[in-house]
Amino acid sequence: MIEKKLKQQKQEQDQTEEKNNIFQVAKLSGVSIATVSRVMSGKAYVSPELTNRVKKAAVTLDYHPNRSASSLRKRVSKTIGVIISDIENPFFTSVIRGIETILYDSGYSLFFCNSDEDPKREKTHLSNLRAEDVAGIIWTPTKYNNEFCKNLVESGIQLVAIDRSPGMDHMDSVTVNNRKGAFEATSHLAQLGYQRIGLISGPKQTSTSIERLEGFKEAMLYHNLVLDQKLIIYSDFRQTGGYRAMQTLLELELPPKAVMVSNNLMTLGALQAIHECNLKIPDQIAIVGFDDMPWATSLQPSLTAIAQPAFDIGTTAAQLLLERLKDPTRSYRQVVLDTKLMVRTSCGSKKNLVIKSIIET
Amino acid sequence: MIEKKLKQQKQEQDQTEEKNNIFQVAKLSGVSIATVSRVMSGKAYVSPELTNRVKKAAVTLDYHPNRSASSLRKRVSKTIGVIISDIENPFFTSVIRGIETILYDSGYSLFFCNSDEDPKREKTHLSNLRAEDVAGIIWTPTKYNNEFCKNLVESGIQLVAIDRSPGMDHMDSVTVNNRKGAFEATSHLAQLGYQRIGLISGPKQTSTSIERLEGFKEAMLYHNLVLDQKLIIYSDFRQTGGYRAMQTLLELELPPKAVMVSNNLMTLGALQAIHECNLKIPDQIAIVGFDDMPWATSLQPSLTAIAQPAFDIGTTAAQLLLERLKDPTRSYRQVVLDTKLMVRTSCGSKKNLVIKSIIET
DNA sequence: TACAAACAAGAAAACGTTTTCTATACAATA
DNA sequence: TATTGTATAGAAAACGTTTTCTTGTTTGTA
Repeated sequence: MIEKKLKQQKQEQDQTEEKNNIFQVAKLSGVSIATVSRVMSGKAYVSPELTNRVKKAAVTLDYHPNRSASSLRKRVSKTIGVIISDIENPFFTSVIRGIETILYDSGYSLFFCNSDEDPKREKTHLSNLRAEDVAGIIWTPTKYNNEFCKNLVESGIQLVAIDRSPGMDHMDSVTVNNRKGAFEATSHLAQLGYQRIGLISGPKQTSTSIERLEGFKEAMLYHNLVLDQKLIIYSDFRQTGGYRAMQTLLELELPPKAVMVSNNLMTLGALQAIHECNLKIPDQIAIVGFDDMPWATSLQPSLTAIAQPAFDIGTTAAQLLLERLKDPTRSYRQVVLDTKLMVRTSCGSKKNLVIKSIIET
Repeated sequence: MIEKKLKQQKQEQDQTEEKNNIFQVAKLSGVSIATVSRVMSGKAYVSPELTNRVKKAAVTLDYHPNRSASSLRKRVSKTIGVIISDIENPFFTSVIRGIETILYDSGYSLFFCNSDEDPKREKTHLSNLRAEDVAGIIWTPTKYNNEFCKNLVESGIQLVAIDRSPGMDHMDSVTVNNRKGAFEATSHLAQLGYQRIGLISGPKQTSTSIERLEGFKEAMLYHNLVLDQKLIIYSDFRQTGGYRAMQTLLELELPPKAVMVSNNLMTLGALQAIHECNLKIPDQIAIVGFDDMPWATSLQPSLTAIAQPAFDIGTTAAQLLLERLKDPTRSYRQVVLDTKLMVRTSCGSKKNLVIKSIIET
């Protein structure tokens, strides 16, 4: 008997402290849940009087519509997924900041994933995001993963590829003119009079890496310089990789007089190797990096580098995605942003070099 | 005619590629949806045979349970929110990586927000995350925001504060022993014989900044060094701030012989200012940074710095949160991690300094 | 042999929304 | 007056899960 009473009491308590859902609001304001929903979303005919009552009740109860239920019913959530291949790379960090800025303004939340350049991890993340019912995904493809992302596209999720070309036309993408950037960096060295120019390249499969390599080769050709395969080292876009690559270059019987490094982290490694050999920059070796970084100006000498519009890549990608969500039939766009050569002191000046070459010869 | 056929074909395709939900799997494997659910979650009696059939069907259809539906039914979402004050700071980047690593392993998704050190933005993010029904939140508090986060705690969301003390006991937190770190860094300089030691400090209100300042002062006292208020500059934890602060120090009639910089970005700025004045490190000025960074070893000379276990802060915070989600009644923990002095060459060696001081006097 | 305990699996309810369907009332038009 | 249209709002269905309830079927034990 007492037990029964207790149970009843408990139930009543549950009722009062029950999470404030749409029923509570409906009850308090004396309307149906449909009306509450209509008031909350604000896109249907509801009389001013009821609107008022509902709004008041919602405030009183501190009611916030459950997003899971909403997503489930609407079959789309106000969230977008972002898959970044290396969160510790400042380049991607700026990209994320760009994305976040735009999404924040338009009321979207951001699911963040780090793929660590691992296609398996990437796939898991993509699956999760799909299960999460995200409205769209912005990602850096680790590989030409055609079948899988074709699948995704067909499942109705909008994708925007950033930084790397996904290797398919029917997708929005935001990339950088890597070829042109690499061409400019290499030309800069050539114009300063350097002839034996080395390249620390990224992985052979990654599109950014390939394009930068092409730009390098084109520039060498354009300036009538010898393309010595020994001076091209393929590495992994990571600091230790750049370190080892530079060591390899410096151990050659005829090491390069200048070197272009294909991304920011490898540049750090390369610098480390140069310093360990006690070589003077730019007198003994000139260096130009791909991807400008906050620390570039803090180096001694400051680093000449190709600046990528990382923040803009992020904002552009986010905007592209939002546009597509508004109009899914829109034709696909491949946006290519320009790089900018930031000339500082790590390559020396022409005058410098002329003197140097006189001494050398 | 052909058009009609195409349309029909399309419809058929739609039918086949229809979102694979639990019913599809049930149908294909010839069991009830309950059984499918049981197999997927793996925590109920299902015969090996049916288990097999279901698993096979799930793989065939590439079935992934809908997270919204699951969250709705289970009344708990498998997501946690992360609010970072400055995504472009590599320190926080490592923290995020730590968090992501743990969450990935336990199947949680991560809502990412960037507060940009703006309390208003922070509040908006916190509200959004609550509306999003996240299971918990990991954040870097921008200010002692007591009333609001008290509110949040009461609404049942689990909070873990990182990097900075939130100024309240009833909350899990992961911070770093800033005082000890600053003490060690300063002591390092003192032990090398430096006497006029400057400090580029962070904002006066931030807890990390305050603690590092305290550590600095304690070390000065401990080593019987004069604490000259002119040598303490308060700045903003940003690169340009560090740059200006260092300029201010160098313009003094009696500039410091060594300086400790209270965070990584300001260190970059300080280095820039030093290079612009053509001062030799460490001969003319020694520098020790708070927060070790990838570029520290690439500098010439390499930077001596206090390393913070950024990655560990992330993993610890995530683990703390997961534990609390499992057992919400657990008592609150304040974890304080240790820093580590990474001695490189930017402060010189004792021998060096002795010689230098002989020459100077 | 009887009966409880454990195993197995389907039916159905529940989670909190959004939206379609339906039913009013009332004004405007023919 | 009859009819159409529109504003308003409730009832009910639907979204895709998880879990309780229910019903059998084995297995083990007294």
